[in-house]
Amino acid sequence: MANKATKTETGKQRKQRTDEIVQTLRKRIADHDLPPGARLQEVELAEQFQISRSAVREILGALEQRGLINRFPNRGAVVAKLDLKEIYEIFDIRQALEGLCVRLATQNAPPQIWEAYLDRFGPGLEQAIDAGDIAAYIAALEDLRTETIKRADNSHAAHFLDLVLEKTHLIKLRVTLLPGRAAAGRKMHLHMLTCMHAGDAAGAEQTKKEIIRSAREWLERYQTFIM
Amino acid sequence: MANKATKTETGKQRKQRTDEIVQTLRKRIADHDLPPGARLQEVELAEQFQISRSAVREILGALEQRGLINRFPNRGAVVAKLDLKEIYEIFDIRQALEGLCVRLATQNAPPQIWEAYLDRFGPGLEQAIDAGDIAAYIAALEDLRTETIKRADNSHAAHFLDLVLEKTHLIKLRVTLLPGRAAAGRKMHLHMLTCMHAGDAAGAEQTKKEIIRSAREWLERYQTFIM
DNA sequence: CAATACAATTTTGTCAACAAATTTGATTTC
DNA sequence: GAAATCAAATTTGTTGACAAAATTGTATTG
Repeated sequence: MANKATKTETGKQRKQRTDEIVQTLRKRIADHDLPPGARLQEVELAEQFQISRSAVREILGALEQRGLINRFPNRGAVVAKLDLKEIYEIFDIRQALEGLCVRLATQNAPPQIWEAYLDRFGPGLEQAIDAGDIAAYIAALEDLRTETIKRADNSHAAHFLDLVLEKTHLIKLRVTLLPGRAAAGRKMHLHMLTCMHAGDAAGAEQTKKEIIRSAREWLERYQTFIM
Repeated sequence: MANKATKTETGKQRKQRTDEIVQTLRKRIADHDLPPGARLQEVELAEQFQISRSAVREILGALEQRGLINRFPNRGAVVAKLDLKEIYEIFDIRQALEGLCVRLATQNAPPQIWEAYLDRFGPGLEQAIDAGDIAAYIAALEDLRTETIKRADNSHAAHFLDLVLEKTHLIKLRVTLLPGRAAAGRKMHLHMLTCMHAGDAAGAEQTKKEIIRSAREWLERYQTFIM
């Protein structure tokens, strides 16, 4: 039945709501709260979010386009699995696109922007990591990445990175949690920030690529443990 | 298990049909057969393709996700406009991703693969271009790009390149048609192919990036004429 | 005549019923 | 008891009617 108790929603409000639900599901899939292979049933989602089935189908279409779910005719939708080949593909994409963003950000932004991050990735973080506070490192990484992508000012790069990063979110966390990885990553990022602060765009890009190549090597080494 | 040879195709056929229509519209938009700003009305498309309105809405959703159209609540869909900033963004993306694909293809494919292309980009093509047969150059370019992307064997890169290349399809053609551009492009591609044939992945990648940077410079120079 | 208000038309958004396909479970047969 | 068969249930796909919003056209008023 139609929800007469609530006020009639305007079109924009409705679109906002579906976008909100798409984001919710994206997060659940990224966190493996909805693990790979999990079924997404239309009526179930409709009841869960109190929306109509057509709205659910629209949402499923968006998730499919993002590559987060697979839909089979007359058989429904399941959360997409990420095989090893795809993961390594994404590492290459990240090397290319995050490298690009680091270079563009270095070229575009005023150098003093990076001073806050030079500080944040300094000795304080080193001690935190040594004390086992990996969360502090992850938060710093996230913030730096967000700032970099913003400063790169390339909407397509931002969008594509969004697509691939959400797919490998858990993998990235697990790699970061590997013994010694955070310490090594912090050091490399500090070097990258030094380049950025000095306006050395090429050096910063190169360093970023090496960081990602390094992360890839850690994954290769601990593959069986992580997957 | 009984219906193995029977028609599971009915559902799939339907999906195939909508995918087919999506591709048709993609091509029309890329060719500016549907120019930027053109309205896409649901009933009109439904009648044109003999499908239901819900199928049309699904298709519009796919085109929206691809960034080819913009949808406004209660106001319909229009073909997205491509402003100059976005075009230059895409040049940067192409540099990163096509460069990546050239490197991966060089690493993956057996070198003799490229001999056919070394031949195709040789003196024969040079004379054709001098004689004004730009179409021959464009066809050779397309084939080489397709082969490269296939050999790179990175589905995400292929997908993202697909997204950006279809957006700038016309622009690319117009740049290629500029006086002298095809001749310069052929020469650079020949050099790139030499690197690829020699297994010099880094050199090939670098050359590809320079090719795209060069194309960008031609666009900058003739901007007012092209746009 | 311009500006506004208002009605008519067009277009998009939503919903529920119906159709088609798949999965599940029980029954039969050898 | 295992395999095949068929019916019931569940689930997705489609349709058409209706609601809501925006656009267009018309008339009214100062």
